[in-house]
Amino acid sequence: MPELPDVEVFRRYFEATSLNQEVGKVDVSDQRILQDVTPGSLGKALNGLQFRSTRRHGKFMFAGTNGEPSLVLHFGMTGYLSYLEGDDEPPNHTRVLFSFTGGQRLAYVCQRLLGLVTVTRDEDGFIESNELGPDAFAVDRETFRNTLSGRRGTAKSALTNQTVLAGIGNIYADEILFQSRIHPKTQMGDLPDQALTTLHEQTRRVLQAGIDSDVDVARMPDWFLLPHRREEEPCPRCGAGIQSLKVSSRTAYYCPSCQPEP
DNA sequence: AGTACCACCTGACGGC
DNA sequence: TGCCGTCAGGTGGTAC
Repeated sequence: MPELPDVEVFRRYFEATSLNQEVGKVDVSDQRILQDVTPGSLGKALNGLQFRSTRRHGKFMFAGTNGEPSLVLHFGMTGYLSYLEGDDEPPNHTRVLFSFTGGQRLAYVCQRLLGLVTVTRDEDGFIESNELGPDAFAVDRETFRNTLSGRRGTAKSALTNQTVLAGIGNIYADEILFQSRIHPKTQMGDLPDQALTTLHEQTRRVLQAGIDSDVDVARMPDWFLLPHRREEEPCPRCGAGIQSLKVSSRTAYYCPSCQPEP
């Protein structure tokens, strides 16, 4: 379930493994993962180049090169990266394999094919044309308040809407609402002004904690709801039974005691 | 503008 | 054992 913290961890992984090596070959084993490129044009665009920098916006990752195009990665629900050395076998469901001339390889793996791989010559333009809102982790308090205030739907649907804020998915939206003590069905417009500040603070705190734990459930802080996303599991704050309900046709987990109905 | 629902996609799981 | 429906959830399209 790659959301912002997951993608940030992938970005750091890419940064730590795959910069400054010449791309020698790009193998696409399932072209349904490609968007607006063919296996041939992807290879042609990247061949002979080196990745030089990385950037994340919401759930998208960019890898800039020493040439014109940047690689664009989205991980859907099941995507991840795996850097291979020596005889390492690419994992199952490797969809794109970048081979560097030194022999190392980077596998883009995506079991359910809900992610995408492409290239762009204009990262900002790519973000704009995908109508992504400000990055949920980088956004400052004023911008956060301005983009969320005056919205009409539920708090949860606002948080998960990528055109409002980029990066928050189903699971982290639940976490942020839990930490903010806001019921997922609360109408955005019913929130007092102070609650937007709280939401911003908790968004930063939760995303930071997710990144710091390396998105490893076992390493998440004990105040996190995320490891307890199950009906009747005790709330980490008050011990009450966690409940679930459908909000905009997604399952929302929440604590009925900490997050009272609006 | 917001919501509801479907489709994409694969694999795990429970029921029979 | 195996078949089937359901669910997981990010995104995009469409209808309301």
